[in-house]
Amino acid sequence: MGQPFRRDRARLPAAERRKQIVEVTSRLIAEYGFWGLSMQDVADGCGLTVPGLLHHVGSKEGLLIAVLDERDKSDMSELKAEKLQDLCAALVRRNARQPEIVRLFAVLEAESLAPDHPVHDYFRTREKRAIDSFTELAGGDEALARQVIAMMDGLQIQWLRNPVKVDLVKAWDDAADRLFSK
Amino acid sequence: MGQPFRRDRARLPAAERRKQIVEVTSRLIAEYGFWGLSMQDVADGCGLTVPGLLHHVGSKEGLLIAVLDERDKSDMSELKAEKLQDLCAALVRRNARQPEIVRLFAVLEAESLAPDHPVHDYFRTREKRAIDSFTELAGGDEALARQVIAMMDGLQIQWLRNPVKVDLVKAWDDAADRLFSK
DNA sequence: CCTTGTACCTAGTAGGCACTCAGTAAGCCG
DNA sequence: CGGCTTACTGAGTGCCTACTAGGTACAAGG
Repeated sequence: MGQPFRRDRARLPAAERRKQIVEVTSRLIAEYGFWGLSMQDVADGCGLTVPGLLHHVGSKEGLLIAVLDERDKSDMSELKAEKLQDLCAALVRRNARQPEIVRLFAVLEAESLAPDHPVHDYFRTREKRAIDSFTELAGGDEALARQVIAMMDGLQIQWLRNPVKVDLVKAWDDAADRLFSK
Repeated sequence: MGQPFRRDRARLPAAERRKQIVEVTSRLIAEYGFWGLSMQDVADGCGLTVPGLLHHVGSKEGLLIAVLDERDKSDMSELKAEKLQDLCAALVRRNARQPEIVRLFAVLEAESLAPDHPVHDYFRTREKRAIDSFTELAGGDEALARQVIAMMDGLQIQWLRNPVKVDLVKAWDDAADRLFSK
């Protein structure tokens, strides 16, 4: 009984499928936020049915966590520097090449300000980690660390809204001149 | 036929009801974003049915526009200053007293980065207006204007995420010292 | 060849979504 | 009192939501 089972879809190994799912989801969250994200759209984007998608991530929240985990993993080992100024310069230059991911984080960062958003805590600890390491590189000046992060976040938003007019790297280098001039 | 018509709800004049709707909607958008906002929740928050709500705003998008219009109106005439530094100080001090509204704009600003978000254009022109007037006050230094706005936006996010630890006014005054030191 | 694991399916559930229609009653003007 | 406007209602439409139950077919290992 029931319709014949469809066999025209690709059957991928779990790791590969997961990677695809993360990629598609990132794009959609950047577009609609987590509350506006629909499992159906993610499934469609992967050429799957919704239950097929749920087989991999378990639930909508599991999907979100998969995305952030993946991102953190690839992030961790990529950036190292000894001077705060150099770290920022590298960070900004990398981000300038990945507008989609920057937008994903910008949207999620704002949305998750609400205390009961599923990744509210994730973003709090993420910020704390960033502040701590920046403060250390700034010789203990936490105020400067916070200003640097605020400036990067703010310029990124302006860049995302107007990529033609705003050159992220140049805008940051200008800002860094002022911030680090002393 | 049908249930007896309920007469236990307040019947408000349109202007008053509209004001209430805007207030409730602002709070909910700050919490869930526009894509996560539901007409049902807004109606509940006002003690109305959904069609009752639609009678006033027409559609979900009309609701959003009502919110932004209202805000702009009350904003326009409130702030005037001759030096950029003074304007920022006043702005930050007022915002520090309205975390809900600041969060509404933070969420909407990020969400509306997507080009087909219903208020994408609104936020682009809003930013342009801000940049232009800040640039003028900065003696034509647009880079500085952008940095000032970026810093304010960024610090506001940190403050909203951690209102206990971050004192917005103090954080801004520190930042202003550095930005305007020259 | 046969078994086991697993990637993915169809079908269905219970509820939520924005929005429409047609009607009702409250408030104001004469 | 009568008539008009309008704030608001209940009922309903068609579609979308996340998620579940149970089954199917492919692939690898014994």
